[in-house]
This record gives sequence, structure tokens and C-alpha cells, in this order.
Amino acid sequence: MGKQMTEMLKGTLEGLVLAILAVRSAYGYEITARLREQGFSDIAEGTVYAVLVRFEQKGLVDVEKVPSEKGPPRKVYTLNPAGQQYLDEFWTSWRFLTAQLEKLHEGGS
Amino acid sequence: MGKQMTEMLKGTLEGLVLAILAVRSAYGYEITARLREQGFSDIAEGTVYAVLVRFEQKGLVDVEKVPSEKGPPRKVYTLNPAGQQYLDEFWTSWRFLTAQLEKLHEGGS
DNA sequence: ACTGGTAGATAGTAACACTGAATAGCGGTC
DNA sequence: GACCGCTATTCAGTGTTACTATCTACCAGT
Repeated sequence: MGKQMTEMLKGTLEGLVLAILAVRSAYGYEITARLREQGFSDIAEGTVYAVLVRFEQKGLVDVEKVPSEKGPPRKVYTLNPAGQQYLDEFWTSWRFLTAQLEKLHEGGS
Repeated sequence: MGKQMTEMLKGTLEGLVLAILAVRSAYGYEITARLREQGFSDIAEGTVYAVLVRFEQKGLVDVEKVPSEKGPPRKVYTLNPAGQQYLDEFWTSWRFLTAQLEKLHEGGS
């Protein structure tokens, strides 16, 4: 995908995953697959799990272990109020950044 | 400004500075000041210089030393073709990311 | 001399995504 | 029943990045 995207994902991957969880609860493997479908073709397996561990440590999600028919038990993550607030803050920062970049993009081309 | 913005800037600050240089040539102190005016209230002094050094090492900019009336000589940075191409790639990645997040934002609120 | 504003450089730190590998359960095939 | 492929999670190590804090340096006005 290119190095630019890799660096750009720092700080936005968290928001991306939170946004996915805001739509509905999900587990790691599922989230990774969904990101891949949406065009983030080479997001590493392990990367998403690291994000989820951080969310759990920060108390942004509730975790539930659910047995799977096909493989080891899944850890299903659900956004809690703290996570929703964190996501709101993310959107605020994101909109600000978008607005500033938009301004420069118009002026500079 | 909040930790979210700090992490979000990793990968976008480069594009931000490149976009500023695309409008017109500038030197470090000037770029920092302009960013501050545009609402990036606490971007550290040194941070921009580090970005500019990276640009120079990657060959994205041309550098010219210009004596200043008020202080030590300025290093004026000008975007070269390689830098312009790098900036184009940045915009491509950015637009992609924006599109995906927009999709999630609509579906998840 | 001293202060304040301008201008740049640098060593050390923390956070984050990636790489690569390991572990583990289940279904199907040979 | 041994192997393979798919599902699912975990973890140690690496590179990149922005921040912090500090230092050097030049000039103007007091």
C-alpha cells in the first residue's frame, strides 16, 4: 500500500477500528477481514490485535469470550460509553485536520 | 491539543508541510508560525525542523541559505519535482483514507 | 551588558504500525 | 490417524514519527 499509508494509519487506525466497532460489536479476525475488504489490503494480522489490546487497557471496550464453531474462542469487543466518547474526540480531531488540509489543497494547486 | 491529534499528525504532518511548501517556498521558523496560526497551537518548535531535515535527505526539496536582517541565516526550502510527486501520492492516500472513514461515519452514527 | 525576538540543531523519549513467528482449535482428505 | 487449510489470538523485535528539552547563534533596543 505504500509507506505513506502506513504512517498515515498511525493515529487513524485506532479511529478506524473504533468506528467499525461503533457500527456493531466484532472480534479481531473479523475486523481485519473487514478492513481488507474495504481496501486496506495489507494491514498485518497482528496489527489489529495490538489496537484491541490497547483499547481494552484504556477501558474503551467491553470484552466477551464467545466459543466458535470453527477454531479457538473469539474475543468479541463492544464499544462502551468511554469508547464512544473517545471516538467522538477522534472525529473532532479528524474534522479539524481535514479542514486545514482542504484549505491548503485548494490554495496550493 | 490532545494526544489523538499528536498521533494523527504522524504521517500527516509531512503532507501538511509539503502542502505549505507547494503554495510557496518557506523556511522552518516561518512554517511553524503558519501552522500555529492555522490552529495547530502546540506544534513543537523542533518538530518542523526534523521534518525538513527528512525532506532534504529524501531529496524532496531544494535548499537555499538566505541571510536574514533579524537573526541567523534562514534555510529556505523549495519543493522540487520529486517533492511534488511525493505530495501527489500523499493526497491520493489521504483521499482514500477520508473516503473510507466517511463511509464508516455515516453508517455508524 | 542585558533582554527579547528570530532562527536552527540535537539527544533522548514515547507511541504506534509492521514483521515474523508461534500457538491452538476445528474440519476435511488421503 | 496424520496432514493440511482455515479460523483466531498472542508476542518479541524493529523502524518511523512527533514531542520534550536544551543548546547555539545573530541581531536590535534599552
